[in-house]
Amino acid sequence: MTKKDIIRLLENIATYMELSLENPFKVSAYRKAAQSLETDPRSLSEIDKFIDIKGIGKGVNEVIVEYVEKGESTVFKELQESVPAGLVQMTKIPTLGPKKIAKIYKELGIDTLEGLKNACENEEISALSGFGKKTEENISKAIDDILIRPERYAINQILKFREIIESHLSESEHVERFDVAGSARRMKETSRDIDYIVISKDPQAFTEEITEADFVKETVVSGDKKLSIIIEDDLQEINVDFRFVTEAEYYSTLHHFTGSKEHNVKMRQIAKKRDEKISEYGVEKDGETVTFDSEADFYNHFGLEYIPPAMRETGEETELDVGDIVTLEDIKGDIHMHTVYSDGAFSIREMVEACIEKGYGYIVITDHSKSLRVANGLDEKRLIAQLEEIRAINEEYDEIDVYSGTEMDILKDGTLDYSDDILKELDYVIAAIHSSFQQTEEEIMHRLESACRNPYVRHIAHPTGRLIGRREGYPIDMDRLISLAAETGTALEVNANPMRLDLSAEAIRHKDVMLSVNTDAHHTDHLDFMKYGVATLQKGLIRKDQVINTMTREDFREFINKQK
DNA sequence: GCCGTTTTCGGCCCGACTGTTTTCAGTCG
Repeated sequence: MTKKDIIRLLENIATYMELSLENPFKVSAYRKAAQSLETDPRSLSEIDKFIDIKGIGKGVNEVIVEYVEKGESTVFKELQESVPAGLVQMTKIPTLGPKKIAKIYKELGIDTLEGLKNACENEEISALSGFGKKTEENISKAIDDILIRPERYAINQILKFREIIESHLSESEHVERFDVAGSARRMKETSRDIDYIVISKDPQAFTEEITEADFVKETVVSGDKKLSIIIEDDLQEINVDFRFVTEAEYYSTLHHFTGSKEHNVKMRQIAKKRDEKISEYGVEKDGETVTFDSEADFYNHFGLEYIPPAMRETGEETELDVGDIVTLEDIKGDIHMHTVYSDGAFSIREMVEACIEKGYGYIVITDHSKSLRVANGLDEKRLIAQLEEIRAINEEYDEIDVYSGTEMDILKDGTLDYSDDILKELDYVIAAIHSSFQQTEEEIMHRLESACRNPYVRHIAHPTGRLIGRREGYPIDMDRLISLAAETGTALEVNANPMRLDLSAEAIRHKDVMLSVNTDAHHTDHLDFMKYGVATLQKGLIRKDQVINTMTREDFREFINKQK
């Protein structure tokens, strides 16, 4: 059992209680308790008394203790007996909350999505008091949608949707200014929808214009202050919301709709203690509404430093020294990238020049090793030839240090793809798993341990092998890997490619481990991925001094020349 | 169910919008 299991139990209890029409504050007490556990830096084995955690009192503590000891929960079991699981499915239908679901269940005995769909077609829903034709249509349509549509989209897909919308917004004469908000702005791994804050002199004209665009499938809500549409790209579709605001409100609204919910709740509690009230229109004090010229001003108003969007997740970020947390400006080099030698699209020189553009002081060229044939991995002879070319190119540039490295395969049996005799010639060695993902956790951990213990391996690339929304990655004992990394002086990578973000923010949060954040670029355009990697570090509340590539050019040189 | 520099009861973040009503409940972000 892990902490995650307990968190899931508490969240399930909250959902089931909500559907039993329990006191909403009791429901939210369970959600808060789950959140407190999540935010607590300790692992399950390190927590001896749950009741000492803020947000966990007598009641929730009993539930947790029983669950930890017996592996089951009486409270949850009883809820499951009284609340059909199908009702939980119904909570996914927008506009259907616990009250309406309970009513449908109580009065019509409907407890499945299919049953609900039938009832809509038979006009049984609109016959209920408080429900009308419109509600019935909406429910019916929403059921069709949830059956075909994923609940959340991976950040990679979100970026594609954003390009469509943002190129329209940039060109529209009715848009003075806009910013993306919501989880997309916070660069979450996945998002349910996309939000924009827009200043427009004529929201109605903007609405007419965009709803005519061919990528718009449907208009959901259309008012003076808000527009909600569904857009489509290939076969995928997603909700996009626009909030129309005045210049003065802009940053308050941007902050409000950037969230997260938990962050906003925390900010409002801070405001309340000062007899102030935060809304999307500003901060109300003594009946007057204060507005701001930037989000930094907003935070400063409350005596806080600017908190970057990516960090605004649990609320905990309002309580720590944000200045210690890594930012994009702190990143001085990219130490994992590919060239035409293996499966990259550009030459060493082209990668070097693109990195100079980025202002980096150093980079490491890390092409694939010989066993990764699909990626045209380098055998020893080509590797040495590349090393010589890198040395020569490095001589030509004063503004950047170019190091020779490799992204070497950790083979199935735990041996490494190059011998130590070869590795010692290189400046920087990365090891990674690219094969046999179906092995057991023990076999995978044996491979990772063997790489960590090699004296030349500096870091482990994309340690779990996951692809967001596409594959889980191989089985791994994260606590063990982190302690191995610490013991052997090996860094773990946060791969900045938005399909990977591996390690995840969740995996690194509150962990005292050395990390390395890299784009793994196979194209010069991929060098821009760094911001997603940094966002992941920020969500993990990672300090600058935990990240190898925040080192200055000189420190990195010294680091390279030093034995591991 | 949780919490307390307003401390053992009473409040728990706040406001907008929709669809249903005829003044508002429910839902959402």
